Amino acid sequence: MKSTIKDVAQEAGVSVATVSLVVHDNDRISSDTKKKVHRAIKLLNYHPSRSARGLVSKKTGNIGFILTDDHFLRTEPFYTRIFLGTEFQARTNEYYILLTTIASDYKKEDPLPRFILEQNVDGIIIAGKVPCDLVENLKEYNLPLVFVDFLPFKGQYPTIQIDNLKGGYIATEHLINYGHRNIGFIAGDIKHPSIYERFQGYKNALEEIGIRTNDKFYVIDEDYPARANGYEAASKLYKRNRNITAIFAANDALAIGAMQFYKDNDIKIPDDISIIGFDDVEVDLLIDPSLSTIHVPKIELGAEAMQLMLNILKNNSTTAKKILVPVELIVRKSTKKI
Amino acid sequence: MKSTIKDVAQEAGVSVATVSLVVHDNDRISSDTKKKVHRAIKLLNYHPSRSARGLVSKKTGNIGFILTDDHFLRTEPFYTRIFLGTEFQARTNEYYILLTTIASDYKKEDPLPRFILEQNVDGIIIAGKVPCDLVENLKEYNLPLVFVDFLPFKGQYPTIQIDNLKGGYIATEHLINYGHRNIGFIAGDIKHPSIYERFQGYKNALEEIGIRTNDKFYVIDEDYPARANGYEAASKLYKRNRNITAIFAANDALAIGAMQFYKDNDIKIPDDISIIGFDDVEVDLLIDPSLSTIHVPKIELGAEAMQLMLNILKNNSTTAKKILVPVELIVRKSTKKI
DNA sequence: TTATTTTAGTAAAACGTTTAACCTGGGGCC
DNA sequence: GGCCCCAGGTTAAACGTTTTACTAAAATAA
Repeated sequence: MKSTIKDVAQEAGVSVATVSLVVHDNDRISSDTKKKVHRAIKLLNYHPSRSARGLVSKKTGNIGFILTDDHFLRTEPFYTRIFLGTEFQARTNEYYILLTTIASDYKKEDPLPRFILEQNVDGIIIAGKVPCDLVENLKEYNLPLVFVDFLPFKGQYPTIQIDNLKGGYIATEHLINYGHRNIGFIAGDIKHPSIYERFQGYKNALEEIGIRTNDKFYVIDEDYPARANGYEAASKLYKRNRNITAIFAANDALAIGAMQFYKDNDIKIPDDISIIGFDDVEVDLLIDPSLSTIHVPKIELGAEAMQLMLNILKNNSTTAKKILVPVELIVRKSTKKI
Repeated sequence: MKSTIKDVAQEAGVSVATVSLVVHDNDRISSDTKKKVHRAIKLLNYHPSRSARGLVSKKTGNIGFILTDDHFLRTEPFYTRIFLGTEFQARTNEYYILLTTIASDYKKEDPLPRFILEQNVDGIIIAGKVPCDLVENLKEYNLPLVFVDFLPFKGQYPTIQIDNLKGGYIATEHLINYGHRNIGFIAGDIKHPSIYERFQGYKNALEEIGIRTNDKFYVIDEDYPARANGYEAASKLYKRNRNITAIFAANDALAIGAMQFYKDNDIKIPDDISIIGFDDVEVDLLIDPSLSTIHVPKIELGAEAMQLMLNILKNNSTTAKKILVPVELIVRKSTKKI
């Protein structure tokens, strides 16, 4: 059944060392011998044992994937799709992904994920915002780290990020092009770097045409970027400012919540108010009217992260590369010219 | 940094064998010695190496999770949620999940997932319908298998399943209770066992009140359970039969597609036609009107599967247990009394 | 007291690889 | 012919555990 390197060696009439060298395509072995060995490998359906390999080479062939539990449980498949991309890219490169979550209030004294303690990963991909303490604790294991959709404030790390600034800009620009001038902005945690960048993009676009905004135009103190908060934010904004004709929501969930508020208050979308989101999660097409948004290529984001990890692993380089993946304006039915 | 069993042995002044026995809480070791060793373990932050362990014990601490690639890429987070449940349950029991997909047209001669060939898993959880050939090929590795939301036609296997029959029944019953008598049914692949059971539940409920259905009442030859097919199915059904006042769709995606068809043809939901889905995927609340459906506890489904796997692994039992998880009627706005 | 059993622990082999160091038998060069 | 080199391997140690068989000391029985 399960054949070992010894069986192969015997079958091919060579030493186990030779088999190992053949498996790693070492050029010290003649092509004749290689052929012989390969035949034996095929015949016996030999596959090297991960454990044995890992034990001696210190390489596990696993990559850890960490995100906080609230990101993990989010109903919109955002980080899940990133994970999918990572997993796919890993698989085609003969790696496995070990996924785990950590508490979103992870503290210095909390234990690290088990796969780190057990030396069971060759590198770690971190998706979304995670507590600094985690990154701190990770340091002493000096495993290669790659961040996706987040970059810790201190320290230099390779990262794959959404072009949030551009996204915020083109979302706002789209509204401007549609004739809107009183454009509101709603967000959850503005301290989240990605969200802050989207906000900057929004401000940049407006300033470019000479509009200065103030807090009558935005609600950025919602504590969570979910639908209920979008509803609440829209409500607050409505009380503060009745002149707004368009809303840029920092993500789709907020946008959808806001839409619900307008529906409940008989404000027509997009006739009375235009609304644009950010992320392009799977559901945007389903809601009525369908939501204009900024498309984020989530699977690619994950795949890129894994690719970056592979490069680091291969070259042993630790360049703190920052890769920005482009976003795209998707115009649907929730925005309208005035 | 990374301390080994030797370091611990030295620190505690015992042999490595003793440390190993302490780690496994063997009662041949006195509690005094255990204390000493535990102190050393804490002090050195010792965690046994997975690889070394796996090499000798033949246990990897990994569980494989297999699904077909089209299930994996489905936009509704159905199997993803099942995976989440599995992963969570695995983690709290010190296991890792290795996820992989296979082609939905997997053939006998195709290679098995790498983690099987490399002996890198202790058991396998299979989610959703997979080709028989895969199951056949898996046999010779005789790893424990657990199926979720599917059971191969031949062979006896432990499985966690949705109570589809009951679900189909209560969905239909709900429509009957609302006064409907001409109730349609639409489905994708009726050969999928789960779908077939839902269909049976539908028929049972109707027969119980003396209604015999015929193919003027259902479209069950759509090849895929996606929204576009729901649209198409509703269209076909509309052409065949104008008396229908309610539809039971075999899953939510089909239901949503059907709703789109009715909207496009100015048929009001739920005034002109009631519609109920199955699965309760995350988006059901967002669509307008919100979709009545049968709730399937997806995370629990995955967690149960892992739990079953853990029991099998612990007891070395291979009882082909079948666990049915209950479903629940969720009444929202898409169904109405007539 | 001596023989036997029990307790508490240890020594060492084994698991399946990788890899550094070591061989060996020609061929080329002077 | 003697020497060195090189191509093409092989030997054996090492990786960090688990586990079987063994042992020394203590407890018990005769």
